[in-house]
Amino acid sequence: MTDATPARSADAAPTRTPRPRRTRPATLERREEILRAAMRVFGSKGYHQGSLAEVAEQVGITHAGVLHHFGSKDRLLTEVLEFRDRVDVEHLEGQHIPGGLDLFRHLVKTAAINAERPGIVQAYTVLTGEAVTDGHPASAWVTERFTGLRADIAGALREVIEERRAAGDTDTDYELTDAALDLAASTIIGAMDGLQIQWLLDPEAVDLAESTAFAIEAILASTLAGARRPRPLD
Amino acid sequence: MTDATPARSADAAPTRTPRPRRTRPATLERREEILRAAMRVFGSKGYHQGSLAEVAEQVGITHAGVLHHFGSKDRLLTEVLEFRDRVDVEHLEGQHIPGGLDLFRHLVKTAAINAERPGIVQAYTVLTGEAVTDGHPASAWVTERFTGLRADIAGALREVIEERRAAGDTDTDYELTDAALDLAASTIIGAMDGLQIQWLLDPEAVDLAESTAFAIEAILASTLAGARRPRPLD
DNA sequence: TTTCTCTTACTGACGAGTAAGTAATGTGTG
DNA sequence: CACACATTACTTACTCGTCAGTAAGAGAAA
Repeated sequence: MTDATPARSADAAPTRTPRPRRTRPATLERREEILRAAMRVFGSKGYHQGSLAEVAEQVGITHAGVLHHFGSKDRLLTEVLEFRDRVDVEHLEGQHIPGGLDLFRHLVKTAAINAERPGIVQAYTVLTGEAVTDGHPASAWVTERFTGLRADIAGALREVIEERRAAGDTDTDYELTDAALDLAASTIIGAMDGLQIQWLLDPEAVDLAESTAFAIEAILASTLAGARRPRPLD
Repeated sequence: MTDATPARSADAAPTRTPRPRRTRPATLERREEILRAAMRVFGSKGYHQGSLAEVAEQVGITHAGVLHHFGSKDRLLTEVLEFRDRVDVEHLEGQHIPGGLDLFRHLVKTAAINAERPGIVQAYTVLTGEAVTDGHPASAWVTERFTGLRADIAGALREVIEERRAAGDTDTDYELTDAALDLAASTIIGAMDGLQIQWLLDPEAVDLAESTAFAIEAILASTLAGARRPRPLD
C-alpha cells in the first residue's frame, strides 16, 4: 500500500520553499463583495430561505464560486456576522465608543439613521428572529451580541447615576444594584428591536426615530427615578 | 367545440340532489390536531424550515394527508394563525377584554404566564421575525395583529388619562394627541416583543415577567407625566 | 510550474404538490 | 332494510424544483 499523497517533508529538495502565497488584494475585495451580497440576501430572505445561488448571482459568479471562498453556507453566515462587527467598529473609528449619557444619545441617533436604511434593519431583525429557532447557526452570535449590548448599556447607566451622585443629586441615593441596571438595559434593547419589527412591517404606523427616542427617555427617566417613583400599576 | 364536462344543469335528472355531506366531527378534531402540530413545528423551526412531513408525522399520517385537509402549506399556515386567534378569544370568553389600567395589568400577567411556556413565545417570536422577510405569507396577519394591539393599548391609555382628568388630576391637563398615545402603545408592544427575544436566547440573563412589568410601568409613567417630565437626554 | 480562482457538471437529499387508488363511512333509493 | 354509489380520508408513488456540497478541470496570475 503506497502513500498516494506526494512525499512532502521527507525528501523534498531543501531548495523548495514552502511557498505561501495567500490572498491577493483583488481576492480580498471579491470576498467582501460576496459578504455584502450575502448580507443583502440573508437580510431580505433570511438565512434558510436565501440561497448561495442568489448570493453568487449578485457578484456575477456561480454558487460553487462562493463555496470556493467560504467552504459552506454556515461559514459564510458566520463570516458575514463577523464582517458586520468589523464594519461597525470601523465606522466608529476615531470617535471613542461613547459612555454615559452620550451612549443613549448615540442610540437615538443610530435609530434615526437606520430609519433611512431599511435594508440594514431588516437584515438585523430577520437574523435575530431566525436565531431563536432550534439549532440556528447564528444563535450564539446573537446571544453574545445581546450580552455585550446589555453590559455596555448597564455600564453607561451606572456612569450616569454616579455622575449625578457626585454632583450631589440626592434624588439618586437609592440602592444601585447590577440587577436593576441590567433590567433597564434589556428593556432598552428590547424596545429598540421590537419597534424595528413594527416599523418594518408598517412604516406609516410607527416612527422609528421618534418612538426609539421616547422609549429610551422613558426607561432612563424611570431608572434614574429609582425606587421612589410612583408605580402606576399598584 | 363540444363541452367536455358532463352536462350538469341542462338535462340532469331533477331527482339528483347536489348531495352535501361535509365534515364529520371526527374530521374536525383531526384538523385541529394537525393545526396544533403545525403550530409546534412552525413555532420551533419557522415556516420555511418546518416541513409538512414533520407536521404529518406528529399526527401519524403522511404529508399528503395534511395536504388533503389544507390544500397547501401556505393555507395551512394561515389556518394556524386563524386558529390561534380563535383559541385566544375563547380563552378570554366570559371575562370581558380588560380596558384602562386593567389592560396593562393583564399584559404584565400574560408575560408572567408566558415565562412558563417558552414554546408559545417561541412560536410567536419566530413567526413575527420571519414575517418581515419579503413576501412572507404571514406578514399581513402579523401587521394586522400589531395594528389591532396598538389600537387596544392606545385606547386603554386614553381611558386612564381621562379617568384621572375626571378625578381632577391637574397633572394630566396637557394636550392629548392620538399620535402620542400610538407612540406609547408601539413602544410597549415593542418592548414586550424585544424582551421575549432576549429571554428566549438567554433565559438566565433576562427575567421576562419582571422586565416586562418594568417596561410597561416606565412607559406608562412617562406617558402620564406628559410633556412636563424632564427629558434626560436634553 | 505551482497556486489560485472560478466554471461546468454532477450528486444526493429534501420538499411541495399531484395523481391514482383503496378502504371506510355515510346517504338516497327501491 | 338493503343495496348502490357518493364522498371522505387517507396512502403510495410519483414529478418537479431547489439547494448545498463535491469533483475535476481550465485559464490566469505569480
